[in-house]
Amino acid sequence: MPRERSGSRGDRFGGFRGRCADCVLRRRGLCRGVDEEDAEASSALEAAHAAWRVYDPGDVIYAQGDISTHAFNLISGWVAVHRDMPDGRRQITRFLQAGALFGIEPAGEPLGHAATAVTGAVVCPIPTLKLDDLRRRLPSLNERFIELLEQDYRHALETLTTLGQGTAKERIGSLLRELAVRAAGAEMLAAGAVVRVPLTQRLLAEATGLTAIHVNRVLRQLREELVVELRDGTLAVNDPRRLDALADRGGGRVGLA
Amino acid sequence: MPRERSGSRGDRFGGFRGRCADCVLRRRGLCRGVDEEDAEASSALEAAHAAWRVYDPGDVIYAQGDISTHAFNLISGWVAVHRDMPDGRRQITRFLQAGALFGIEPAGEPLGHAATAVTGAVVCPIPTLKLDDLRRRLPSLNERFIELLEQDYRHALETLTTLGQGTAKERIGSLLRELAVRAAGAEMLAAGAVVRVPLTQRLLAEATGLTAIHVNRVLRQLREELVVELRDGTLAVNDPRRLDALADRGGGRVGLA
DNA sequence: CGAAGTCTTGACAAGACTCAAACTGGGTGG
DNA sequence: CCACCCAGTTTGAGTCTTGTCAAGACTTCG
Repeated sequence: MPRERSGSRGDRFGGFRGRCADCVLRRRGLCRGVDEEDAEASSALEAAHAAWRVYDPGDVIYAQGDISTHAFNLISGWVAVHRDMPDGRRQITRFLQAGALFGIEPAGEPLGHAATAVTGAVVCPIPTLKLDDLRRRLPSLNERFIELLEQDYRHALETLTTLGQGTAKERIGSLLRELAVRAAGAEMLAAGAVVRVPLTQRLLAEATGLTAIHVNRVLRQLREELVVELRDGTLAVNDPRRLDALADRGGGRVGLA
Repeated sequence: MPRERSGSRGDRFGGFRGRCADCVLRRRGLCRGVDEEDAEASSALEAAHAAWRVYDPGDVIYAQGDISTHAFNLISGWVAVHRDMPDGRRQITRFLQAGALFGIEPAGEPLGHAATAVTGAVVCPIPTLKLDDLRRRLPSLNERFIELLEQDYRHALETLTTLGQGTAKERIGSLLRELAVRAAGAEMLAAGAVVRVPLTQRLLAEATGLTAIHVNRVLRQLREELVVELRDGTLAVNDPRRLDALADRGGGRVGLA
């Protein structure tokens, strides 16, 4: 169950109460890059942000089939986006971290996916209808919105390719590399890095389309080969080069070499 | 190699030359639902459509890593959207048919995917920069653009789930059902249908993440079980119910039964 | 006619899943 | 303090799905 906290921790952000000042003032998530060409609309954007919602690990933020009423900026914590099948199988399509915008689908439609808090998480909801209205009045917000959609789409195609073509080792390698890059940056990673990855092997399995048992075996193999080591929610990248090789999905031009 | 045909078949559409009148006048693809609240912008939309390009089977429409310069409305024929890996593996993410808009990524960025004609195909290119400009001037075009992006994203998540969680039979069943529904409509399909599916087993394999040999085995099984029969580019759906069961990915609410 | 691509089948190998069991660490209640 | 339970992790043995290799039939096209 989410708890609303209009400003219970809001003091950190200057004492705004009843609004999520964080993603607006600091231009996080959806609001990043949104300029102020229209002061009236811009303050309407700020006003559209509703009170925070705080979730515990395992809490459902929205379920598949719910009618879309809000989009969400993720303020802190990890969230899993997933699709559930009638027989209980589940595919996690992405792990989100602070700054992500999620829950975007046409207003009034039943959602084709769900979102669940993996760790404790704080999100800032924005009513879909207000968001659509603001997009039409704030061109820079509209562009930012489209940019995020395009990024989501591209990420989905990359993940899809890894699931379709990759071996178990490649799937896990790709996922771990993505998480490490997001946490440490590509440059830091190249020198090796230790990052926090608060995911159980079960979650890794649901994200890679494998069983938790097989994930365990592959992780052991990667550990024995001194590529990466995942223990107690901490990922240590011992051999970035070989991790890159595992995760190589051919981002750029390919096949003409 | 594409051949430009400004109007070589254009007579069918009233003799417009040098422009793709079809998707504009008939409101196909991107242009569907775009109203005429702004006559000047609307005619600019029409003018932005460039000459058709005509492709033969196997022609590359754009390659992975190309810089995005155009988006495309698909006028006729089948097109495969795919991602290529450095070692030659390839994942087809979607088969497109008439009315699809494709090639959408941020202008000036290297594309993260490729598009190849599966059959002979006719496409109508729209320069990305003009499209972006028009989006800002034609609100209804902007909404249509976002709607198409959201549909693409949702489709990618569904495919991703099928690849991650489905057995070989379910993957192939899902794909064939999707193609049958698109060609015949869900109602027609419920009564059984025979539709054109001009795909080789190799292409089905690249779309489902299986080998062509295994696709062959599964198709034989589906034929022997009288579910579907695929021969000579024609798909006959003998048992729509069982095909539905194979393809059930749980679009709506799930898990609370 | 030969060449190339597709479809089909069989035999075998490898990868991934299932089942079963033991081990770990952290909580909970007696 | 200890016994117990729980979720997560680890390992082994066996099975099933899928991939690999090899070969033949068929069609199309030059």
